[in-house]
Amino acid sequence: MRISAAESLVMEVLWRDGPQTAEDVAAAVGPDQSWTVATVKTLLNRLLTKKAVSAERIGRRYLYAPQIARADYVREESQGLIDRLFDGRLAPLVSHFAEAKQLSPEDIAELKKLIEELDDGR
Amino acid sequence: MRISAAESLVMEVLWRDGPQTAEDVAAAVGPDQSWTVATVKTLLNRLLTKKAVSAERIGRRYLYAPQIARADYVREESQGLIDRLFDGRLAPLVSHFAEAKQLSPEDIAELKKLIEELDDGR
DNA sequence: CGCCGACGTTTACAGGCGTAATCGTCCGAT
DNA sequence: ATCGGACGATTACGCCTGTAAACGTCGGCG
Repeated sequence: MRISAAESLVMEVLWRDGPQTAEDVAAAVGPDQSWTVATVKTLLNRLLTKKAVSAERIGRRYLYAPQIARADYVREESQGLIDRLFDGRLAPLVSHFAEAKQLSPEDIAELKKLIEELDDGR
Repeated sequence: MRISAAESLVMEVLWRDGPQTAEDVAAAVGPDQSWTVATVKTLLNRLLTKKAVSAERIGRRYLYAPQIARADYVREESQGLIDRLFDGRLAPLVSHFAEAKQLSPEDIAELKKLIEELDDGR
C-alpha cells in the first residue's frame, strides 16, 4: 500500500529514532510541520491500517515501530521516479543533473570515487 | 502548480510528439491507460488551468502545446526525491542503487564514462 | 471507590485526483 | 436555412490526503 507524503515524514522519524510514542513523534516532527498531536495520531493510525508500522502496548500507551524497511521504501520511490522520467535507467538521471549544473565539484568527486569502487568490485 | 501523475502522462505525449489535439493525445496515451477521450479532455483542461499547456484554436479544434519544459519538470521531480530521501545529494542515490544490486555492468560502464566526461570538463 | 485526565479511536471536512458522462454550441452537410 | 454531429466546457462522484476535533475508555490519584 502506498505511503503518502505526510505519512512518510512520520516514517522518517520512526526510522531515525526507533520505536516511540505518538507524543514523541509529534515532538520530533510537529515543529517543522506545525502539526498538532491529533494530526500525528491520524497519520500513525493510517500507517497502522496500512501495516507500515506496528503498535506495542506499553502500559497506557503504544510504542509505534516501522514495519517496513527504509531501504525498501527508498528503492520503490527511486525506482518509480527513474522509471517514469528516465526510462528506467540511472545514468540519464545523473546526466540530467549534470546538464542542469546541479553538480558541485565535490559531487563529481564523490560520484567518481563511488563508481570506481563499483567498477573494482566487478 | 503541481502536476499529478495522470496529468504527467498527458504531458509526456505532448513533449514527445509536440502540439496536438485532444483526440491525438487520447490515441497516444489512451491504449496504455485505457482512458476514454473524455478523461483525456478533463486532464487537458486541468493542465490548461494550471497553465502547464496552452491551447491554440485551429478551426473547430484546439492544438494543445506544453507550456513548461520537460527538463524543468524533471528537475523539480528529481530534486524533490533527492531532497526527501537522500539529503539533497545525488551520490547517495547512486550508492543506494548499487547496494540494492540494481546496477548492471552496462549501467556502471555508462556511469563511469559519464563521470569521466564531467570530470574532464572541469 | 469515584472521577479526571491522558490516550487511542472515530468522525469530520475541504480540496485534489482519477475517471467519466452530460451539456451546450457551432460547423458543415443537405 | 436547418439539423445533426463533433468538440470543448461543465458537472459528477467516490476515494485519498492533510488537517484536526470529538468521543470513549481506562488507569491512577484523592
